[in-house]
Amino acid sequence: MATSANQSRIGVPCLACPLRLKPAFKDKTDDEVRFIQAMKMEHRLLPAGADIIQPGQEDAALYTLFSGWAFRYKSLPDGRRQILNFLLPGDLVGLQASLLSAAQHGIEALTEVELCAFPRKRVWDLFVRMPSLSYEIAWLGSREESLIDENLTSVGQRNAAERIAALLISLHRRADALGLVSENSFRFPLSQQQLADALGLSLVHTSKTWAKLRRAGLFSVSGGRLTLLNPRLTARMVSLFERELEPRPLI
Amino acid sequence: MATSANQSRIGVPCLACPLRLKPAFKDKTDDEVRFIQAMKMEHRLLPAGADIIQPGQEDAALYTLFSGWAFRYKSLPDGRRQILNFLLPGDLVGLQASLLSAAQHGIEALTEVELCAFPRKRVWDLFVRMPSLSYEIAWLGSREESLIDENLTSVGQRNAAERIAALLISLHRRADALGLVSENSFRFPLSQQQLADALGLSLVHTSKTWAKLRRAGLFSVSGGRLTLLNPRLTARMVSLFERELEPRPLI
DNA sequence: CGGAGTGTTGAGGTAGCTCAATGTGTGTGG
DNA sequence: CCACACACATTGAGCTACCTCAACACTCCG
Repeated sequence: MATSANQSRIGVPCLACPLRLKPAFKDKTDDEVRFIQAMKMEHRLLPAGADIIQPGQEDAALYTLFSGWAFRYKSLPDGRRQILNFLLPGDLVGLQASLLSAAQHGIEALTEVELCAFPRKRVWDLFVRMPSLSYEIAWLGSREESLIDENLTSVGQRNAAERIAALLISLHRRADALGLVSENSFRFPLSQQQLADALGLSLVHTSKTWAKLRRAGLFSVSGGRLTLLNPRLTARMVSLFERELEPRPLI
Repeated sequence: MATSANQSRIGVPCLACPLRLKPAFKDKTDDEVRFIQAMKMEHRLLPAGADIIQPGQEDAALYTLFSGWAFRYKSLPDGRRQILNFLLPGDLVGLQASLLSAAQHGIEALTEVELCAFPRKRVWDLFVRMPSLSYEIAWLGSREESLIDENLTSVGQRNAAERIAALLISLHRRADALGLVSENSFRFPLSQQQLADALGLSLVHTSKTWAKLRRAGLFSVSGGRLTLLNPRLTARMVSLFERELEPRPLI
């Protein structure tokens, strides 16, 4: 769970970053990309379950998630844990931790992950020298907050089935924007316990509700992949107003 | 509820801003304050219940809350509503809304409020010309996210009594940092319905749990003010690890 | 083969829900 | 001055969504 098996290696140069080509991301000028590349400290590879940022850590770096999934969480002293949000490729990892003096949360790799690491100290530098990038960092921070707002609303107002549906829809749309969905099917690496911690439900009730929705034909799971059998219906369950997924910055 | 009774008037010049003198806020250079003052569009006075930002609004300005309380919320189509967080003097209002293309939430005045309004279009300007301020805006965004993380953890993991205690402690500490607390007593303008919407509980259960904690001697209410009778005990109920409240930027 | 991690299911308890009645303070119009 | 409406708080009664405890199955791995 806590092993920090960081295996440094040379990553792809940012100018040739395959992530950057996806339509989910806004274009950057060559200047901006060169700045990002110069700022990049290392390319880290971590196994599933590794701690990316520890709660209370004071020297956390800033990362961009290059591949894999991760999640932010907060624990109470008695062991209860809330998963705050999930991180998918292209998301900033540890912005809050790198701006505030100490991390108020933990971040853990959900699958094997690749991270582009930027030294904490150079974030200030970026704000001074690259206003366009600093604006986009603030934008990405606001976008993350917006996702957490959605989760809080789910946990505070929706029942178990609605919460599951809302989470699936949200993950489906985010994965889709990254081109990770084919025929409504995408990799789904969450354990039931992690699901429960994200939904604010007990493990048992999560499992039962999950099974019920599966039997009701909402989705199917096989080989670590999840298929939404009727995305429209699922979306209607949580009465989403469909928000545009506009291209976002990639730092 | 929705009347926009904005009565423009000359506010205090930012250089002489009384809020800025409080120890809760970091010092700024004269240059920075002058920039903020030049950017300030107007000083708005709104009555309790007024909409500051409407859900979906696309041209929301950025504000600093000068006096009074407000809250951010998100509504579901069937009327359920989640209060995401409360805003106290010195907090940025509408950062998310002014960065993203449309507000994903609403913001409502809880009491009469005074707002320092900054035009949305000049936020970009600020990032270009004032790196120190843009860094601090990002910092304040992260701080707000951290508060929402705490609320999400509360709603997802704590029972009704713990949620109330956590909310009271959090508000008490924030009000205290602003010098708004005397003898553990501070203004408390929330209705039970608003309390319920913030806690993710029904109105009835909120009222019953509230009464139980009051009878148990945790706090008392009179004249719109709330007194924490045993802050230590209350804090222990939610097992907070006491975080420093370091001075924060005031834009 | 044994143990650990994960998922499923049943049984029974309770925290929190809905419905409904009542009280209380405040503003408004006659 | 009273009558009335309205918003807000309180309390009781009964229901259920979700909880905990517990047993069992499956897979992976040493």
